[in-house]
Amino acid sequence: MAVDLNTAEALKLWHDTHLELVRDTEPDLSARQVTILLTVYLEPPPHTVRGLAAKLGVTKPVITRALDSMGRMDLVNRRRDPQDRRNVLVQRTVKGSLFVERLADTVCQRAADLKTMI
Amino acid sequence: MAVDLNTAEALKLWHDTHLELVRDTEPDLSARQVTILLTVYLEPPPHTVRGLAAKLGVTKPVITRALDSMGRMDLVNRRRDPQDRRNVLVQRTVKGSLFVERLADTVCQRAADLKTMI
DNA sequence: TTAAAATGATACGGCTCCGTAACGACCTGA
DNA sequence: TCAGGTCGTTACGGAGCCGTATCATTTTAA
Repeated sequence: MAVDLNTAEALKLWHDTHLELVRDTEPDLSARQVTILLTVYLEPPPHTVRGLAAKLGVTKPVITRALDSMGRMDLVNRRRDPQDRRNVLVQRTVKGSLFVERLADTVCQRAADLKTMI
Repeated sequence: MAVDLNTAEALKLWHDTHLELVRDTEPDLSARQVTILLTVYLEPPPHTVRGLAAKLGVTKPVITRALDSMGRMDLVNRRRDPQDRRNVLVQRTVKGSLFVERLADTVCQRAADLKTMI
């Protein structure tokens, strides 16, 4: 487990992974959507609209709309917080887990391919 | 120079870098725009609209529009091919080089930070 | 010379997202 | 109880991108 990217490798990894995502995924998520999705799947709950907005440095409607669209894709779920019904808790889904898993595979594979660079 | 990402590291790198891009860049580029930009800056010229469209698996208007918007940001330039005036050659710019350099720094830094994961 | 092919740009209607401002629902504390 | 604060959502006009179809320009080949 070693991570030591030089400039050329970092750019090639970024390029190659993006290329594969553009070619394969339908449709591609925006940078904001990716950030929200991975935050929900990587960091411990609870995840609220307000918390995500603060973390990303964007306004609340941005989060609401991103959750709308990713909810339509079944990548995340929303649920009222029973403790404080003002809050909305963002939850993971099976489809979202698979999507994140596939993304990880793509990044890992492209990183591994860097080894074969001449 | 070693690249060996496991699943958790790959996702954290993808998340952390996207988070920094979302917070810092104004505005963020789409996945297609990133792919086009890095293709132009990483692979040897010439770069044509048709060639980029084929590489990304998208239609030509997608490339034209992406070059329009990135041209407005001074990240790339367009120039007619004097050899075959049907072609348009996509060229690099100073501002684009700086942008790509900064992106590489971000990815490298986030990758280096993975080492400090517990 | 001229018909056909190739290239990139444009037109069009539709969809998504943007930021600001307002809104309803809910909670808290005096 | 109820005024004020906190939540997330919605409304609005504007901007950008989408895919398909078409266009003008240029090259190629018969």
